[in-house]
Amino acid sequence: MEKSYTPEFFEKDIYKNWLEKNYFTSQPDGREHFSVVMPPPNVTGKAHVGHALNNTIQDILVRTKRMKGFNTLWIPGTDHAAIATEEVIARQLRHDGLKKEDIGREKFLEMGWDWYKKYGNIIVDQFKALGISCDWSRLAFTMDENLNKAVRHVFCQYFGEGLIYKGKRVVNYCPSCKTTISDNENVYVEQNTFLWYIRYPFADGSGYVTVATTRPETIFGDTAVAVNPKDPKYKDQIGKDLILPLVNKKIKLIGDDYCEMGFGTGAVKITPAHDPNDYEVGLRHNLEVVTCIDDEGKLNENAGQFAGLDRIKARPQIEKALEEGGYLVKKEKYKNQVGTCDRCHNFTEPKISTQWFVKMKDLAKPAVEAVKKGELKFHPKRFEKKYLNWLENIQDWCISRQIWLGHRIPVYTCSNGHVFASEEEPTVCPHCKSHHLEQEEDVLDTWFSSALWPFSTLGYPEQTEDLKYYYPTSVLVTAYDIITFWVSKMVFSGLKFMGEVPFKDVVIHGMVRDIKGVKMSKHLGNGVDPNDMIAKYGADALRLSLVNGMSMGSDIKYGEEKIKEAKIFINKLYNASKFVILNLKDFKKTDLKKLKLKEKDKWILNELNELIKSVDKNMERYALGVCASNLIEFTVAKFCDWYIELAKVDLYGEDEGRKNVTQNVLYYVFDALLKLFHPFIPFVTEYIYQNMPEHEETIMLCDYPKRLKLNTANDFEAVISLIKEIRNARAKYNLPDNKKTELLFKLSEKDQIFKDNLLSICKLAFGSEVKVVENEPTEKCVKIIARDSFVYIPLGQLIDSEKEKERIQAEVAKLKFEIERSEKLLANEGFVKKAPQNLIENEKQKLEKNKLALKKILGE
RNA sequence: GGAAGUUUAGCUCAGCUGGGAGAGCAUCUGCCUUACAAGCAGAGGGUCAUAGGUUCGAGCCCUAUAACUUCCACCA
Repeated sequence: MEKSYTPEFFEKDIYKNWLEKNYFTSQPDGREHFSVVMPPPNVTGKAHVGHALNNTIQDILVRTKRMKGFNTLWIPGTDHAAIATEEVIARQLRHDGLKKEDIGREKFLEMGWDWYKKYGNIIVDQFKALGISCDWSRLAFTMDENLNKAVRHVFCQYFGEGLIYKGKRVVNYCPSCKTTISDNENVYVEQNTFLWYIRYPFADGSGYVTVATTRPETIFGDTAVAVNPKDPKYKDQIGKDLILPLVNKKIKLIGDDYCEMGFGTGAVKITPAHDPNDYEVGLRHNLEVVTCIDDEGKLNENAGQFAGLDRIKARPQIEKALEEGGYLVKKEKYKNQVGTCDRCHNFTEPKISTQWFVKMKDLAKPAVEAVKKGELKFHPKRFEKKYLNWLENIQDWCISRQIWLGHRIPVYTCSNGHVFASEEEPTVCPHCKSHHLEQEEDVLDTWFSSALWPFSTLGYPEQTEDLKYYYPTSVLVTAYDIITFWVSKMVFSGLKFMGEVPFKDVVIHGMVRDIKGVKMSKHLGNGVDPNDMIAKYGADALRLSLVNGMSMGSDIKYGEEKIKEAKIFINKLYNASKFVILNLKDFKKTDLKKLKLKEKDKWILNELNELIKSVDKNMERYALGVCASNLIEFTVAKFCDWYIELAKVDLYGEDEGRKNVTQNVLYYVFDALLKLFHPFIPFVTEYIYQNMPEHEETIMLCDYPKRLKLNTANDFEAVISLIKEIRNARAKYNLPDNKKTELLFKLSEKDQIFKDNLLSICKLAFGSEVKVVENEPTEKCVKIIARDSFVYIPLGQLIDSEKEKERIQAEVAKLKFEIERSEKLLANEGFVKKAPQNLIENEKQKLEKNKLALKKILGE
């Protein structure tokens, strides 16, 4: 083994070996299954820390279950990320001075596929470096042939049931990406802008109505001005004609509740083509829909002299024209929320267009029920609310996107106008046998295919063995930001097409932020690149740093410091392993039940039992952060600080029997510790495990440690606290650790535990030698009272009686305080009546113990 | 406007169904002790945001308040 922890020496080889041995693959068998589908990252992307966190959590769950004997399947995959990829390809073309229309759809798609083939594996390789144990032989892609089949099958079923329809809606449109985006992808950003107050004169010359707007450029699409019908200010004017400034056409003043009384000027301009609310108003009042902004985000011919200008850039000119026409009343500074595109961050436009929709009401209902009935549980539970709230207020799902990459909508129109959907590529119209077929131009929202992920990756629509065995999957791990985007869609799709919920548990984790709590972004350059971190500190350190102390569902503030810390800890574990392995060279493995265990052995075994109990419990509730910190705590504060040090006494001693017992306990505890740690830090545990004297082919298929069925009750804490007291007393006298002193013991027969551990106490408390004395020594000593016994540290001249007095007085004060506290508590009627028995007993014992100690200390 | 979360040591955060406040980092002191100086031993440091309440007992439960964060909706 290397002198210190150097992950770069073994991580790659270990992973290669795991892959070669097919440890990650799974086939249906008679065992209980544990299956997980990986949230597919965008193929366009590079792995970021969020992915690292997400996959680390999944891997911990999967590895634990695998060791516990489940038939474990974890399916990896990637998403085709149509809009992002389309943009990448379009950029390439632009670079060559071309537009996508220049090369045509077919050629464009070819370029897309070339791109996927060339770059699609980058993120997969990055994931592999993390050490995750998914079944790569099943790597799925949302545009794989069988997944395409699933998409078409599902689409046609919806279509056949009349759940899919084409309709006009105001949708969010990104003039830069040139496509419709969903409400979720439309991000509102606060903008400092203005509120323009514009006068709309009545056609009959009887005054005017002033409206306030943040979007003066949409004036060319106005087809009415609305006021509240109850508003006394305008009530009598409703129905009259107004002159639309700059356009000089007549529009009506209408009354509609949408316009709130008392807000702004009390009147609002209505632009049905460019505002969703206005569109609704338009429908109610049968208003004309006039579009004035085109797909490029430019004003169109309806804007007269302003045609061709960018809608935002045209504002000053429009303002000027309004002013010159005497229409502008005033302009005020105003803070406003403006929609931007989640992907390209440009302003989006509400746009009226023809889109395909899925009717959601009936689909959402079972998905709500499933959670309410507890068929599907969120961890932590509070995220249920977010999910339910969204589904209960759901709008129909706009599934069409005006791009080329992705799943093209399988709807065809024949030359005779018959419209039909088809799972297979049709050659003939089923209604009229016409051969002239036109397929829809639009493609499906990428979430349409990822909604089917838990069953499409298992072979759906074929009724495969995999599907029967692994579905429903066991758990889905994802960040809270896509509960509505994705989780909800998988749930209703699973219920609809499989008749069962797609997973039993949804484990939600938070977002990884930078150390100051700011969201990581390319733009700010505050991201932590997991690949760099793996190169620098190893995958195990990255993994451990992400989950240690994490509480599920909350964001984590994260920085390189944390990975450094994790690496330092792993180094500690590594060094402990060196000690263990070095001292197990000549060891004979024996069943612990057959060995004569001493108190210290029982103590560490008992601590191990407690650790296993806690890890089991917390793993069950997905509290991985607690598990990790418990494991670390045990390793450092129990195993290294105490047991290893205690073991040295016996390992380097003369007693061969004791040595053998110690070796066996060391082996047993460390072996269990490695296995408990393996899901968290798989590489280093495998590496160490392979160097252990007795081992199997791989740690990852070993049985997960169970609690040892052995009476491990012990009294060893007494020794530990005595050692601590001696160390403490030494420190008070400023004795450097390298200055060893004699330790004199005046032992009571009752304290066999001290007698049995004299050498351990000597070694750990910086003693030069131990002597058992009958009487209190005559020389000057520091005296320590431990139960019924005394320990003296002869310090001769160093003893300062003032200081010693102080030390004893502090001790007395402490004991008195404790005694008073216990007495008070026990005198409290309420406590004695209502507190649990064991607590009361405990308190009584403590009181007795402290009283005795005080008596001793004062008596001396 | 609606909802959720957070508030515990100088910093980053743990703290399970209520039963004497914890870790890591940082600080101070001492030590190269043959697993580990990426270390060891010791120490200092907290009215658990504030105010009430329930309880024998509250960091934890209830109510209000404040600050911060996030999500949803988008009133021009």
